Amino acid sequence: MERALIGKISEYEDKQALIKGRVFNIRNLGNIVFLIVQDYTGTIQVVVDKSTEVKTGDAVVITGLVKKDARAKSGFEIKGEKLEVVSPNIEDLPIDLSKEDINLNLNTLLDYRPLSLRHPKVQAIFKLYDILLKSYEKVMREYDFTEIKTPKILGTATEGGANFFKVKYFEKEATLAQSPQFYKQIMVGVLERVFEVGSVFRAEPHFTTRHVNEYIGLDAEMGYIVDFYEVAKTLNKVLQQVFAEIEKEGKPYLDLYNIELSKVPDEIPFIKLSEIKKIIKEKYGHEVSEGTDIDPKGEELAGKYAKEEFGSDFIFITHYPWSDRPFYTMPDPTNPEETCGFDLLYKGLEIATGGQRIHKYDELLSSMKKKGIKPKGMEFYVDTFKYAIPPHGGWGMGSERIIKQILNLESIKEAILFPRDVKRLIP
RNA sequence: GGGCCCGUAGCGAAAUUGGUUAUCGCGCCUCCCUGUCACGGAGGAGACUGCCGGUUCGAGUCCGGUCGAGCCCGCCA
Repeated sequence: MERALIGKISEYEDKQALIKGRVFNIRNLGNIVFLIVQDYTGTIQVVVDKSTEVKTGDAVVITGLVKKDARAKSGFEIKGEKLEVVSPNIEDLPIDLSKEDINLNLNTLLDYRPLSLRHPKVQAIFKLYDILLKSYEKVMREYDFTEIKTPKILGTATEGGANFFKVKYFEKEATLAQSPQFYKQIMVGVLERVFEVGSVFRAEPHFTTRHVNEYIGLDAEMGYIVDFYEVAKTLNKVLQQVFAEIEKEGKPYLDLYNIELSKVPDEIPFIKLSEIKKIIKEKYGHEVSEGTDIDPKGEELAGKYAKEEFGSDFIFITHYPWSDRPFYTMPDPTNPEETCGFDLLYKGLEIATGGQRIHKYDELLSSMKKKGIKPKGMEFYVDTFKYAIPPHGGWGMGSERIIKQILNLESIKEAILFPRDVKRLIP
């Protein structure tokens, strides 16, 4: 008999079906025993004889008659006739997966990752993540971006600073990519519009609920732009469609978390950094020092302001100080202390950074000089600008941060299968 | 890198100002229960309270060290 998927069990009403899956829970009422069996499409209740030998966690193959039954939660149940344990659980599970909520400390959740991932609510995170990646790639192509994959083992750091990992590379020393920045800019000179979904490595020893040392960046870069607003507005449209796809396909997973998905407005509001700083000081009494980015508390308040003032979970903060941004950032021609760029906040957390880049060779060189960056080792990048790179810009977006914010997860690490942080290299 | 908290059965937690046999829930084992769905009921096993040292008649509780974990700041996506 062919395998019947639990998610499509209604198609087998009043017929024999063969299901394969894991025993999620057992409810033994004496003369009647209910098994909750889980496969990758869902769960189903199976009624079995009290003499059946089976334990929670066993991988089983069951055949039986599928009946419509209002007494079962999904409306269907299987009268189990034959049950084979194809792979038994040889040890009691160290964590309890049979309850609606998994309720573990983060440390336990991650230490037992191979098992905690089996819980439906944990799985839901990664089903949504799958939808996010799929729709991002789909929507970007609709906007004529070409998907590229750039190297992650690099000869030079892309973002400056000291926050890159060093690795041995034969006789040389290499660094792990902090971003695809150089390569996507180079590719603007080739394909005009490119995007990448790829690993980003950051060697910062951070201890927060929103940082990890390896994450998946959703990058994009586009040529012949008029200004950075064109980039931001493209990102706005992309997100709107991505969220529409998540709404459409992710309903069952969002429901597990009782989440009403945020609406991405047609026009996410823009506000200058200097302005939002004034507002959060006057409105919420939170002061941030001059000439720098707002702190996490300030971001939270900026998110609150966006919600109260514009009814939006999203807000673009623009014109960050040039001193805070990387050397390739385009300074504002009307005020070179500020930059032509933005951060995108979602529910008070930065999920993307973007803006216009410097595209003229000599401006790039002088910018590097001002930042004290030597072109040595990055000639392949710098020299490209001798050969007419069009005005361009793009963004980098944190995919896991989006999922964290959608589901209101406590930590970004919950949105990563096997997260890497300062202390965690295993599993 | 700076700061703040926390380590108690497999898991999640409790334990008055230091005081007798370390408590509860889940899970596990045994038994009862034909409609449960966080099933229910009865009973049981399971902890040298992270580790080392100190103070004290007495330490899960106080002190020092050590190992482990979490969070905040910085930095960023």
